[in-house]
Amino acid sequence: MAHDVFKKVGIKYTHQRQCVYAYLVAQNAPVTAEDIYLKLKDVPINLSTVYRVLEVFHKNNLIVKTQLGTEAKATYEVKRKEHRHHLVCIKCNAVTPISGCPLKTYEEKLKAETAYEIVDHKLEISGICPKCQSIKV
Amino acid sequence: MAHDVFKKVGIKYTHQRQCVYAYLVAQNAPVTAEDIYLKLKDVPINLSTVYRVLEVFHKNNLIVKTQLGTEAKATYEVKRKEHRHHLVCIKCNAVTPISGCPLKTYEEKLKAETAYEIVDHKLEISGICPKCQSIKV
DNA sequence: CTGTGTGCAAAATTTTTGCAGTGCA
DNA sequence: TGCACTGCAAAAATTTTGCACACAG
Repeated sequence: MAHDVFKKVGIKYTHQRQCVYAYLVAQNAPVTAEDIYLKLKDVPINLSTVYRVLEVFHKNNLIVKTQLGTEAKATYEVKRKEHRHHLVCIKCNAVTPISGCPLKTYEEKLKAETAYEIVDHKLEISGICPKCQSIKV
Repeated sequence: MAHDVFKKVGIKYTHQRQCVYAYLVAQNAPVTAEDIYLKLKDVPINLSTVYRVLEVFHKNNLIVKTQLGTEAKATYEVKRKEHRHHLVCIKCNAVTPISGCPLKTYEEKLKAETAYEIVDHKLEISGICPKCQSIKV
């Protein structure tokens, strides 16, 4: 699986890359480089390597890189057939993926209005998750 | 103007805050702390102060803080009556504000689906601006 | 065997903080 | 005058880079 994916874009198949890729595929919310580094402590991998692997994946369009909320850290997520957006809780930072995307038709309209060629978009919605709503302050 | 705004949220009116605020109001695209610091070189203000002023503005809901693209730096923009989104050129990083927002009704739907209380959202669309489309590579 | 990938340590970049002094209300 | 604000310098946090060695193809 990872082997085929790497071969297709022309990058070497190494233990570290395979582990990072497998980890990303297993997640259903974006993760930071540090998350990956910490969760993969069984695997011998350096934090610099995590960053370099992510950079390679990003350049080869295997993953999406974003900044959630106003967090300093960048987050990463594998590209899936249907792209995803996220709902982030402003209290506990929980991340809930949203299926579907409301912007397909909007992009057409924008293209006509601005003469930009639309390539991609990033949507992030913030709110308060059910758990945090029930916590009294 | 700035005086009234500051008074309303209960923060002191200082020369530095007034200058940062005026600068933000004059922009029609998000700017970084460093931009502000550099553009305000006539004004005696320290970069730490810029960050602290922006933090105060942010906490008092006078500005919006975001990360454009995958840039390391955070960007800031004054809140206006109608909130704005942006179109960013992936080639030259030009930023074009978009008027109107396609997500008002979508948020209602999401609220029903996820039980989140929706607070805000961030939308950023990337594309290729007309200028860059005409440049042959 | 060749060149790409990795570890380690050090640097670069952005943002935050401690402390002493300044200035608004 | 009191307390919030600012400047300066140093620290913290995240990400990048140089170099020598290791490993995939």
